[in-house]
Amino acid sequence: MSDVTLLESVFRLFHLVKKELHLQIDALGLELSPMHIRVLKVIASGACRTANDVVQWLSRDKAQVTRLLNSLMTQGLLAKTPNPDDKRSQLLALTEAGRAVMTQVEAIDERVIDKMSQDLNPQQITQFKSLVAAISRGLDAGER
Amino acid sequence: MSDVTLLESVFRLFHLVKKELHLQIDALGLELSPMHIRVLKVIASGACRTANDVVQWLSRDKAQVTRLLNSLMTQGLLAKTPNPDDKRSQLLALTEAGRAVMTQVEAIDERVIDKMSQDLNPQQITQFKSLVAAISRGLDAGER
DNA sequence: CCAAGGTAGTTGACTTAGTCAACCATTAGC
DNA sequence: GCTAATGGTTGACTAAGTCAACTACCTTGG
Repeated sequence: MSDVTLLESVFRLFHLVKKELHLQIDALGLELSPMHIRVLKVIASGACRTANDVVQWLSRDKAQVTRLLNSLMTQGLLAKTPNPDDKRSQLLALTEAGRAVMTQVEAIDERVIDKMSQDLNPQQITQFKSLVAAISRGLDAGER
Repeated sequence: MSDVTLLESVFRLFHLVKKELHLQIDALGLELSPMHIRVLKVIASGACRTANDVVQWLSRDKAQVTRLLNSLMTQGLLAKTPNPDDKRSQLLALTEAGRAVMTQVEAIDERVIDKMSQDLNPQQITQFKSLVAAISRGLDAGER
């Protein structure tokens, strides 16, 4: 466990985070995966109004996003309405049920984040985020 | 992009890391996935002598490990020999080809890690690792 | 104004990652 | 020496992600 590379740290961390997320999700009995939750969140927050927004925001493949949105729709959490600005596209909005689920999702998020940060002070949290941002910058450089 | 939770940062970071890893892997034309590489590494390092060691070390399901090891064997990179201490178990060792691939794997790792750390000074790298450790501690607490 | 190229979204087929349960063979503990 | 635990394998499954092909629409340059 002692000397682990940057790469290994990230793998281990992500695995723990996903596990914790799963725990909290089925503690509340939700039928959602982590990605479904992320999609709900970006729509609820107003950051994404169309499927393409979600694709951009989460940097995911549009095929994947289509399927995530469809399963949220068949679960009755999401509705698509025609986009007046572009007939190829539809506007996304949470249904009443979707908004209800969001309050549970917020509880899950809060618990996971609390657990992640319980050994950190606020300054360390900021520090962590800015280190992540710096690493991401490094990884982005030279692409595209 | 501005205010992102701890949770979101981790998701985004992991996604970037995996993408970079894929890029480097098929830049070298290797037929390996990130998990195969991690398994090769822990065996090459001497940290894991049996399948069960790998299970413990990487915190992965034993079914998954069995399959990873098998595909490394059919690729001729890994050999199993009977474990004299336990007839249920086999000792893992890289073949000649496996050791050859490891030198390429090391190159990949180095490139990815270099890219991740190009905007960081050595102190920040240490800092990041210790923050990851602290977060992991928080997530582990209360389990088991 | 209209053809050509680009964009939004969908679908099919696929790979990788991970999980759960059942099962064998062996080993360890009383 | 029987029972319970352990190491490993297999089957069946879900989640996550990728690539290519395709439809329908939008945009632009001649």
